[in-house]
Amino acid sequence: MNTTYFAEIILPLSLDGTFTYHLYEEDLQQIKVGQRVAVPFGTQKLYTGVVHSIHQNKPELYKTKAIHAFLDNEPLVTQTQIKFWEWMSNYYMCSLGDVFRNAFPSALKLESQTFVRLINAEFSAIDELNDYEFLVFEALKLRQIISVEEAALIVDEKSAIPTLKLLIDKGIICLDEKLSEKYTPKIDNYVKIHPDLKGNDQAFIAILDQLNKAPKQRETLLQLITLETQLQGKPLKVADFVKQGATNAVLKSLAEKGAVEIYQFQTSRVEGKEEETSEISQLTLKQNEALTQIKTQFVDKSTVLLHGVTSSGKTEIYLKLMEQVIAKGNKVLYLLPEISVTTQIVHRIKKHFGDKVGVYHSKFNQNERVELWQKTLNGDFDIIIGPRTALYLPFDNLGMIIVDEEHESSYKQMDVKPFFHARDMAMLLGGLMNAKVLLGSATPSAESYYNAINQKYGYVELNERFGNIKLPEIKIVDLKKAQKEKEITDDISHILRDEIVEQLKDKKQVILFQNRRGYAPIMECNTCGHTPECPNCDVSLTYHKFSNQLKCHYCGYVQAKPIRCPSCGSHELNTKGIGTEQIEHQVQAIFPEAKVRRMDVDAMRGKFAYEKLIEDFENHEIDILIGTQMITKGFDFGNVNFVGVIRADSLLNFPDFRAHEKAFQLLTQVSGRAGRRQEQGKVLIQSFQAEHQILQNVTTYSYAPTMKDILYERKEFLYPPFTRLINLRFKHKNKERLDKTAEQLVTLLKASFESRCLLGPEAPSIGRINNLYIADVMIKIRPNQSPQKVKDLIRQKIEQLHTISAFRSVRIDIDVDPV
DNA sequence: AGCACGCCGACT
DNA sequence: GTCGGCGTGCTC
Repeated sequence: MNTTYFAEIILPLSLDGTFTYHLYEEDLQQIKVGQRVAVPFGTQKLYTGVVHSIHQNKPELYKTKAIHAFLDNEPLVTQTQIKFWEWMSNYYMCSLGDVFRNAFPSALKLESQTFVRLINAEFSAIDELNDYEFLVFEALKLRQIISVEEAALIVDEKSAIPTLKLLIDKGIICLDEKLSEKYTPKIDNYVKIHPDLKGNDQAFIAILDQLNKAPKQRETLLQLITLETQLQGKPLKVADFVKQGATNAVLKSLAEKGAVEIYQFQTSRVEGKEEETSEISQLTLKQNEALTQIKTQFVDKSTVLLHGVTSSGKTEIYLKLMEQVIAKGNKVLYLLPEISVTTQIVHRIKKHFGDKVGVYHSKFNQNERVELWQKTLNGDFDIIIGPRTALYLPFDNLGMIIVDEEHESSYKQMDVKPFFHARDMAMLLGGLMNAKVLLGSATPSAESYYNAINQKYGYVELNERFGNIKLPEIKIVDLKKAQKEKEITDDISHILRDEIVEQLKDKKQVILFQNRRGYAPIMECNTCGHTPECPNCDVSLTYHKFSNQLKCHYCGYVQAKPIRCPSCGSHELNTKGIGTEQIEHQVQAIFPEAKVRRMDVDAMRGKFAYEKLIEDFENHEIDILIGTQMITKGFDFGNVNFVGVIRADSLLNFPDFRAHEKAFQLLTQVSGRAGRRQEQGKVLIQSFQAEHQILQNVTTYSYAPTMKDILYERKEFLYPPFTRLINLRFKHKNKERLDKTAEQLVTLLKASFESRCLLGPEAPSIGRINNLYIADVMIKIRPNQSPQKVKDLIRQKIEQLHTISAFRSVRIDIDVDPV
């Protein structure tokens, strides 16, 4: 075989670089960069890869294999994406394969262990199938489900993937997936006076006469008329009417007589409230000014930071900008923090731009992801809305990327490689595609703010709330004082309690914020002080009252709550600290009549839990909502005038250089949930450190002074934005080997860094997770050093470390720009 | 990341 | 006597 052409293929492996396969002459006809291919790898495996490049440099060190099959006629990945992936793998110090695996929908990656399922057993046009397809089809009729691997035994290895692909295209089989969850929209019964009677006095009197012998029905009908007048056209739920004295039986009779109409109404989260129109509402003077400034700044800056107080109407500005970008024939990517993607904002945008809007979110199943990928590739969408992973879609012609709530730490991917920050990658992608990037936040991150005031980004402020509503009045409740004066029940001070009473009296809904889920963080034995810990991780177990269990929030370990102390046998086990679950119980005890609900990861399991909660809240089926951080993201309701923070202390005492920044942002964002539509809202923050500077700054909305302090400290202690950080996280099940390895790498790196720029190795606050010990080494890159050179150096030193086999088994995760 | 190969302990 | 633990090395 004398082939002269070769292809570099990207494979979903955690190995550096691409892999070379040789091409046959006939391959050259169809191969295209960005196309999917099936290639053999190792002794057994078949992988789906993507063509990276084509060349004629024959590798000398190893023998190349041939490509088994081309899976597409046209590329599924654009050249820009490949460039983007390469950038990411270089910047975040992971393999190209890591990026590929994370970026590419797994449904498009047919692999040996993938299963396919027969979906059209009735398929009868047998003669349209080739021999291989027929064989697999027959096998599936017997078995229903087979793996790609098994298919390879039925046909031959090389033909398995192409055959399955053809069958998928014909709609005969599909990739096996658990039945996709179905969301059943909430349907409520509503009642109204029958339309025929409206404005028809004669008919109405006739009905009333008819009801003379049925006083109950007559009474109910008259009551309904009164209620309808009061409600001014708002629909009335049967359930609500029954609460006010009507009965279902009576209503049923009335409906049969044609006096009232009972109708179903899908309480939709899609169709918003009456004030929403399909036109983008006229911008206020301030908004218009901001819009003009943004456009001016974009002339010579590629990134602009829009700093607008909560509820200042940033969304309207986004909408206008989107409209203008689209008018020029470009596309818009709108990034949001994870949870917000499902909320009202999406519906608002859809209202204006209809089906030209694509929504991506992480709870989508694989088929939905593939569909979105393909539609994006076709250019079907003008706007894509999604969380950080939406950056991976195959865009073309992107004109603008909006990163809303830019300060949100959920933009940083922490669980799988690459550990990228969506805000930073948005700017990179923007650069590759010549798109402008708009960062929006009410509380910009220190990094972005610093770049803005130093003219690296444009900076536009919007410091007036929409409709000129005043910012909520924020007050601190001193818990020390409250405890001394016994003005507190459990964790709810009487000031807070009284405020909630007032709000409920006014039929307002209340949001309470507690930064911790679970019932109580830890259990402690009163006799010996023992605290139950996770057997796999170095953390105390969290008590969950609902399930009466102790849980580890890190590895998921669960055990029943012990009756006696496992250490001394005492029965006096007590709980220490507070979580959302406990607050829920306390609040319910104080307000037995109120409808109390909880919003945290435990309560938000399931695909539509969040939507359901929003619906219930909107329909006033919740009086008091207790939530973690989640409630700060895109939770925008008119009927909330008051927000309470149960305990700010845990936020202030985080052992992290970002603690103050995060605390300020979170408290400001939480406060922003109050009084968004009409009147000025109120906020009460309970804390044992009432005098704390950050709390004081929150009450006065002193963003700039807070940032000044924070930036001063960052500069003093060499933290971003004055340095760039790289964290090396070592993991191993043997602590000694772990420590030795980490020490050794530090020794190798020492010569290249000042001592205050090379920290560790140090055990993080949780020193063991899932039976792996952890050690961190932090590197600070000063502005006079080239980050690229530092990264090369780290890579080289790790390679050097790995020449000694004892060090090789210690896993090293590199986190660039950790948060 | 997978996977094969190879070398040591506890089981039919 | 084997099964299977995971340490080590290789994959275009």
